[in-house]
Parts: sequence; C-alpha cells; structure tokens
Amino acid sequence: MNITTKSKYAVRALVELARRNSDVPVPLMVLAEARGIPSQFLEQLFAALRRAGILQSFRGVYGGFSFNRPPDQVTVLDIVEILDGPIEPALCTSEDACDKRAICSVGDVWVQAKLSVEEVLSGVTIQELALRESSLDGASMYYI
Amino acid sequence: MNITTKSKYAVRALVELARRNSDVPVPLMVLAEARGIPSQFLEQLFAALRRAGILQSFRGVYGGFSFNRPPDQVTVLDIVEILDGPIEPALCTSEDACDKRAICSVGDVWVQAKLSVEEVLSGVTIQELALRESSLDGASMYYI
DNA sequence: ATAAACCTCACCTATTCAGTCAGGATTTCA
DNA sequence: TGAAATCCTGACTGAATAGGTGAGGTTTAT
Repeated sequence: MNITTKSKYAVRALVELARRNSDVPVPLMVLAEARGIPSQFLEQLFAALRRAGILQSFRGVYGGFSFNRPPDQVTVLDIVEILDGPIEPALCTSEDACDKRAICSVGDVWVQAKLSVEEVLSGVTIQELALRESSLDGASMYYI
Repeated sequence: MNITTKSKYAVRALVELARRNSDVPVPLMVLAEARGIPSQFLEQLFAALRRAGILQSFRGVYGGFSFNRPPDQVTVLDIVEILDGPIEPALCTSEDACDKRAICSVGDVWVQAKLSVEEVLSGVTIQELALRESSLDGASMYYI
C-alpha cells in the first residue's frame, strides 16, 4: 500500500484547518477551495478522519469541521494510516505474508524501510506543519 | 510509485544468484524454482537488470545469468529504482509536481520520507543479504 | 420553509499490478 | 545438421487500486 493523494490532500486540508480560528468549525468547502482539492473527494477523507476521532463535525448552517484531537497531537503518520492503511513497502513486513521466513533474510530490508518511513512521519505533527507555513508567509512578506 | 513484487522477486533471485558459484552462469529457471518465482515474470525483471548493467546473460545451452557488477556493489535501492522507478511517496517530491511550493510546506515531509527510505535501501547490498542468509543456514544447522 | 452544511453509498474511468502467452534468436552438443 | 537449452521480446489479460463523480438524504440556523 502506497501513500496516495488521499493522505496528501488530507494533510494539506488539515494544515489549512489548523491555521484558522479553532473556535468555530470551518466548512469543508472552504478548506477544499483554499487548497485546490476536489470537495467531494475531501468529504470522503474527512468522514474517515471523523470516524477515526481526529476531527469533529457539525451539521447545518454554520457547520463544518474542527479538530477533535489537538493538531499538535496528530501526526502525519496517523493520517496516512487512517486513509491509506499501514505502510507496507513490499509485504514480508507483516507476519505471515512471507512463507520463507526461515531461509530468507530479505524481508528485514523492507521492514527497515517501513520503520524508517514511520519514524519520519510520526515525527511531524499537523501543528508543526501549520507553524512552518506561517513562518514561510512571514518571510515572504519581506519581499513584497 | 510503490515498491512492488518486482523488486521483491528480483532481490530474492539476486541473492540466490550471489550465493552460487559465480564462475558459471546460472539459468534463470534454476533461480526461479529455488525461490518460488514465476519464471516468465522473472525473465522480464532480469532483462531489465541486464539492460541496466547489473547482470550479464549468456544464451544457449549452459547459458544463464551472472553478475556484471559485483554483488557487493549492487544495492537494494539500485534494484528498486530500476524495476519500480524512483521512490516518490506522494509526489511533491519531484520538482514541478506541486504548484504550491511557495505556500505549502507539506511537501518537505514526503521528501524526508523518501530520503529516509533511500538511505535504508542504499545501505544494503545483495552481497550482504547473501551473507546474512548463509549465516542463517549455518545457525540452523546446530538445531538439526 | 429554506439554505447551508454534513452524510452515505453507489458508480465510474484510467492506470497499475502481476503475471501469461506466443513466438523468435542464439548457442552447445550429439 | 538437428535438437535441446537457454535467453529475448512484445502483446495481452484479469484483477485490483487510484482518483474521483453523482444522486440523494439528514441535520440545523434563520
């Protein structure tokens, strides 16, 4: 299972959400347009994130989405695993996928790759990404 | 682009090849059967590896494959890149794939993940994997 | 009642994955 | 020379996944 545009879109939208006033829910349409994401596609992703406990949603007028778990406690790995499933570079990484365990040491390589990706992605939170963007914006202001 | 069974099969077959006498070429059929790989599928993979300069081939009776580059100079990353293409966890990793560079810092995360995988896979050679297997075999002999 | 939002689930098209098939070219040996 | 063993090539295929779209329903504020 790869990292697909699902995770990519979702992370972008979540960063957008994190940068806004967290007191009021933000309509999905606003996030989708701000980041150039097909809104009906994003609906699927946010529905999954809500079920997973990352987001909360409010229906009706003045409805929208907000974080259920604070964005500094949501890692990129969380999002990837919810939307794209566990990272498995080549199978052999899960227990019984390979029948040649005893005679084949190749699987270790893929496991190492998996762990390495997980370490990177679990080390970055949505909050951090939002802050990085803010500092980018700030920097670019000097050039305007 | 993910890491698919192509790389997985190819690495296994190459390890098998590395463990055999390198003086004579080994028929693909032998490697395929030793590792449970569909032989016609492996043919495609080995053809690509030959074109890429990893293997050399000999036709006819007593033909087969042998390494063109010594197996301690062939990394797992080499194989993956030849057969499955460059590792790109979510695009944004290549230059112009993302039009939001200036305002989006999310791409950095995927780049980090990519680099991290590349580091792991480029740190392991076919020779090393072959040696690991030999030591596994040796160890298991104590229990027979 | 109406409009703004979320919710659900089915559907769809293109691409990729994991092979298979058919036949051809080259080399060795009898 | 002919047969056998091996590599070589390109087309094809069935299944799954990726990346959405569409149609309609439910909840809520005004």
